[in-house]
Amino acid sequence: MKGFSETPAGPSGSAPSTASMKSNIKDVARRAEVSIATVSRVLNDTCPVHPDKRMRVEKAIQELGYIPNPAARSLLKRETGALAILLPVITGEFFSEFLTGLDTVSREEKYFAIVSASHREEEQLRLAIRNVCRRVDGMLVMAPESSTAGLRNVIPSGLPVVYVNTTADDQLDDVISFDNFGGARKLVSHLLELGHRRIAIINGTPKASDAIDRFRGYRQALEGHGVKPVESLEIPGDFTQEAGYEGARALLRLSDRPTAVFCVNDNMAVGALRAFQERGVRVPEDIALGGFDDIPMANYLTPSLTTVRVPIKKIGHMSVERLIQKTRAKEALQPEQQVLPVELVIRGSTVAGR
Amino acid sequence: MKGFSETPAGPSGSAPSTASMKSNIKDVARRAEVSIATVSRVLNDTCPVHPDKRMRVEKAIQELGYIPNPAARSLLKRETGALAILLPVITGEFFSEFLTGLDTVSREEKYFAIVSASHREEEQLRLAIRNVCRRVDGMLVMAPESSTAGLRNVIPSGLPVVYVNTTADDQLDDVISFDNFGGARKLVSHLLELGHRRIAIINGTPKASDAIDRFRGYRQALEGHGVKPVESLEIPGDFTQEAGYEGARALLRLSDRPTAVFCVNDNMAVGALRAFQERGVRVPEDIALGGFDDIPMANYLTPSLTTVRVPIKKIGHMSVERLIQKTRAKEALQPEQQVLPVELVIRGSTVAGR
DNA sequence: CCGGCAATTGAAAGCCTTTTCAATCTTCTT
DNA sequence: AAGAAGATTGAAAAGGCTTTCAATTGCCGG
Repeated sequence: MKGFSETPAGPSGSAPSTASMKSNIKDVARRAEVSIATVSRVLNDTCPVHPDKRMRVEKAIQELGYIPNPAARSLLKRETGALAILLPVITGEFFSEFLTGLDTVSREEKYFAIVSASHREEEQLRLAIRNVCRRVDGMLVMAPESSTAGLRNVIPSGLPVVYVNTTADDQLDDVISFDNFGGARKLVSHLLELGHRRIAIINGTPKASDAIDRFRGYRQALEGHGVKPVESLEIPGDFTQEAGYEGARALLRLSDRPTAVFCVNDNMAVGALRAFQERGVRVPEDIALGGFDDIPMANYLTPSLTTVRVPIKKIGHMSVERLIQKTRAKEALQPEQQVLPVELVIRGSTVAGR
Repeated sequence: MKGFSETPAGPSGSAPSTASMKSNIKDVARRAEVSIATVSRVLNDTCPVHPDKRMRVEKAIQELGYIPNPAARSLLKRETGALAILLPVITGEFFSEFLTGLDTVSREEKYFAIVSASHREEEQLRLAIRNVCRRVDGMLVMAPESSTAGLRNVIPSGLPVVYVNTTADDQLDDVISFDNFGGARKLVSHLLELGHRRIAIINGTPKASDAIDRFRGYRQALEGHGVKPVESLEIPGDFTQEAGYEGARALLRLSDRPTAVFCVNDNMAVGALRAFQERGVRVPEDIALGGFDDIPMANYLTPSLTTVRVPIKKIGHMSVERLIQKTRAKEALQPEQQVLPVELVIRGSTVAGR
């Protein structure tokens, strides 16, 4: 009825066949025959607007396919509606689960997530922070190889940050992590209680605090049972399946093989398991195997993997939630440090028949 | 020399102990005793600037911890430096690998990635597009349940888009996908060649084009070997492990069990495998099992999973690369549709001892 | 010693919104 | 019926940056 012709011209046209991207608030105002202020008011529902004009404005918006320019809006309001998610790595189920937890919440709360990974090196992370900090209202930083105090001077003052799995030197930041030390101790104690005495460890990257804490847990469990640590059983690694594979092969070459191996994360345990299976080493009969994280795959391996369950999806969830809370708060919140408990999950890789 | 009063205090300052976030180009100009235009020129290296002034400006930037406001910049330049990545789901290794491929490239090319998932429903996707389109210079859309033409009216004209795994009704868009039909046909043919005749399928969500194509491939393979499809062997699913698990259990309840099952993705095969193992059904002796995607886990299952390898990381890689190319191009590029080949990977879940 | 060119520079005009601020129009009170 | 409170409205400033545009400076050949 209204008329036939396209978006731009034509008597008061219908909905645009293609969103036009080009129209701005002025175009809308002109078309609705009101001032831009009124359009803005309709858009943001800030003041009462005469129903008549409101309708005209809404119609014009519709017809032009107008979408406000977020850049202009942020410039004025000093907020971007986005959050940065800075991760050391993005590959693998651990991070996938973490992101899953994140995404749900941020979507619900109407924030966009700028996700960026490959920040293992602190220098890279600093760069990423610099590059992204002005684009977001808050940052979620997972930096197991850095410390909160060390990063402090790159964080613009006043920008809300929540750290995940990052070393906290003091009480000045929000940090959410989980009990790496205790989890490792539990797992290694479990191995010890099964009678294992030669227990190897395949470690994470040297500077990663989670790896360090898990290593400490390993050492302490040994000590607690009066077992001397043996350096040749402490294999370096880097959290990847390949490292687990290589580490396991190195262990198999030892004249005096371990009877159990603790991989500092599940990913490496997967690699180790493959190495064992390739060599015909039975798990758990010949060598028991433990991991850390309880990624979904752990339960599907054969044998299924004894590991330490980390509520990683929940951590993703909690950390954005906290971040958004900080972001929306009028004034700075008291920082909180949380260490979530972890749970030993005993499966077939340490106890046959589970 | 200059004076004392500035932001962080302290005699003409060293690097700020904390980035200040507040300073703008005017502050820098004032401190360097030049005009803001000059500061801008130093920042962007657009015109020659006297070395003296350049140094003063750099010093001021340093001292103030100044970082340009991207909102102001985008407002003017009409570009945001960000790309949107819209996915149906973010959970699982398939997407994790895809994102891994993405992330590397976008980082290298200095683009930020706004990642958003949970857009299975087309309505949700449309909303997401509307919300994000003005914030980015291009969009990567993976929408197996939508078609490019159907989405066209939400995409602002001129905004570069690359679709992944999305139905292309015509040749007007850039679409990258892979050979779902052929892959499924190959896999099912493989089963047929092994002598299987009762081959079940656990399907994906009904509207998902990838699931539909794989189903077609399944049907055609059967036909090609003169096998009549049996409806009771066609189980609905939704790509999740749970669906695979339930689907497999349903199949086991059948009086006339299939001798092989094709799960439309690996994730469901993982669930199916668990169901089989719980029931003491041997794979592949009692039932052979095939998947699709070749997620990393597939190779670690026991038995390892026969599946169709999709170069998903590479697709992530390629698709952003193409997107960035489109984004940087002065004028619209000729749209390209690519269908990448897939590869049958035969493992132990169909052939014992592999 | 002068016109002219190149190198530098700053003022000012936008980019697109939101948000005072003040003005206009209604409606209600007394 | 007059004054006041309240509802609507538009003009204009502001937000931080890039980019003309024109002006200034320093230098050349002549």
